[in-house]
Amino acid sequence: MPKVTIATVADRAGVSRQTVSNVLNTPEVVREETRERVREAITALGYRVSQAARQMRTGRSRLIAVRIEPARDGINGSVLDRFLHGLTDAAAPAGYRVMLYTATDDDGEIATYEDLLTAYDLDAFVLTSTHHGDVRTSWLAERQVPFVTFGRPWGAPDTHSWVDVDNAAGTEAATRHLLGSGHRRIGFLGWPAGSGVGDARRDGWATALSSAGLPSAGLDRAVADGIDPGADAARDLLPSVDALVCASDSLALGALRAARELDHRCAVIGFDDTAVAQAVGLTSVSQPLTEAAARCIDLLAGVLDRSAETRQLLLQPSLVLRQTAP
Amino acid sequence: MPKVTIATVADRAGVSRQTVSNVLNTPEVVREETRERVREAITALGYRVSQAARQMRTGRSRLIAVRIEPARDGINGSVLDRFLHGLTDAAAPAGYRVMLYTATDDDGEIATYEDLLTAYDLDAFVLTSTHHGDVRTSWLAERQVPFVTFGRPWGAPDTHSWVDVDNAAGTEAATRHLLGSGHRRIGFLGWPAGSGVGDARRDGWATALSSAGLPSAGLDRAVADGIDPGADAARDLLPSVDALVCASDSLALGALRAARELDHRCAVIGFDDTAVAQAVGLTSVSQPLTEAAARCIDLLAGVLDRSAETRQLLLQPSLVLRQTAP
DNA sequence: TTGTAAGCGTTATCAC
DNA sequence: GTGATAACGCTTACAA
Repeated sequence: MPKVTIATVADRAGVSRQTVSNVLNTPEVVREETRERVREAITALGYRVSQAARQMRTGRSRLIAVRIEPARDGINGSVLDRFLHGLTDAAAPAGYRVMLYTATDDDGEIATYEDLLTAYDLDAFVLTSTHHGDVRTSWLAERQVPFVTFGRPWGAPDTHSWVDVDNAAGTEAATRHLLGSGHRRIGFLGWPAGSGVGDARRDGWATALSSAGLPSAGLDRAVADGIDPGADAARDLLPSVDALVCASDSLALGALRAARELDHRCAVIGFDDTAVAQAVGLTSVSQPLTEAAARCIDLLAGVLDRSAETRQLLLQPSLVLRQTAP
Repeated sequence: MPKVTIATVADRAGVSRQTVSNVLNTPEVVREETRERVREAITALGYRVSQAARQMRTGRSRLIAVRIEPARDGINGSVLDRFLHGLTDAAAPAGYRVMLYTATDDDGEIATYEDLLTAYDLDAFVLTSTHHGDVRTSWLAERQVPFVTFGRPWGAPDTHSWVDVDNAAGTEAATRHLLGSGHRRIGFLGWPAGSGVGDARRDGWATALSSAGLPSAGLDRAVADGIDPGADAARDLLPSVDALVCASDSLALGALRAARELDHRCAVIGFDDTAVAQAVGLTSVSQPLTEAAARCIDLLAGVLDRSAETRQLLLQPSLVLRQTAP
């Protein structure tokens, strides 16, 4: 079949090419009757605008880029997967498509920005895994490239739009749940201080304990993420606790293993509600990833229109109850 | 900074725009000395071709589309994630970028093809989750849209390029491993007949048994994928077996649970080497996903150049040994 | 309200 | 081997 362009549509509707373009971009400027005629021609011919041609004129590609990370320890990798799906889903109705890229570190990622921006005219970026001293955000901000982050700007000023999950609220809810079940000696397994996410998760636990009038001192351990480190730390902690809140499902899994080995009854709650949690019946804090992705697109739309100012959104996680802490 | 186009480069190198274009696209036609001069100008100015402009002329976007599926039961979802990462990684050096889309069924996916093809001029598609009576491949083939599938064309003729993992070889290796460990009553937990992948996995198990002179009749069960169905089927099968090969990690997980409940010692091997397998120490058959992704890009490059004919690649999975079948 | 004309950056064709 | 010219499909002044 021959290519359908704006000219084909114009012919069929008996108007000029310009009028068709107006119907597409500024419909309010075209008389209703003409507009309808053009719209009919568009659907009848199955016309679709050529992004390339439009992009040449406008400099906008209607493309959003996201980095796809390697499935790290494998357990938490699925978090990004769900986020990506949500992002792609939410972007489509807004007229945007999602493009992937990979990078091994922040500098490599910035090099990719340059290519993506100059060669493909990317409209915006969605950054994940924000961290302290993140050079990516400042690079993008300096060049006035639109972006939002999933994860707040740890330590840096709130000058851009971001969406994040209230990590502290998640562990706080988990701890309260354990308190409600009668547990009084509740420990925490987390990561070394310094990672914003990890610190927030620890804070939530400490807050819940202190508002229940219970001490938290000495009841937490900081280790690298992973099942084995989790098991080691749990073994150390188990004699003094009867419940554990963990900063990740990996750590929680380690805790479960240690508890089984020591034959010590201990409630355990993980974080991220990954497939593993579902598989082994681990109670876990679940992040609203689809919602987060949709909000990222919302904020991005605001940034791209320059209509809205920068905004920050903190979403609430929920507790998914399973056997390890029913 | 002002926009750098081939005109800027041409000025700087003291040649015409066309010569710059020649250096980019058909370097062998340009005299070495001129070529070098142009190349220097390109790097000095940090010039990059505008994909949009190139695309307008050539009709090719250097974009490849892949569908991102929702994390189904959550356990096997990470398979696609790893594949996607590999695909993005392999596409970049070949000069291609990966675009995502979602779809709820085959028809919806075809509607998306239309949009992606006409609006974005997509160069090719990578299809995953091929199945019997797949309408997507015929739709694309009819319109001569380049594509490769990760998964062979079940039931359909081999008219396009595809990459697949030898599922039968995976379960056969798993079964042989169990035979080598002295097991003689080896059962199989799989899906109802009809899914190509599922049937192949069952075949591998049956083949290994029969070539060891052992009967397989009555030692398999077909259920829906999932932990609970797996546990139910395993409970039924356990009295007659001391080892189980499973079509998925989910089923294997169910089998493990059933074995524990019945306090029946039973070796278990899963399929896909998902995060869960790693977490619970489940021996599992691992698909070479990164390799598969890279081969998909290779084949696609051939299809896009029209240089190579269609080819089919069957990759070998490997067995990852863990506690459940050491 | 509608039409005309120019130009976005590239590559293909064809002279030189 | 190199350079001029046209064309890809669209949008944005500006003119009618």
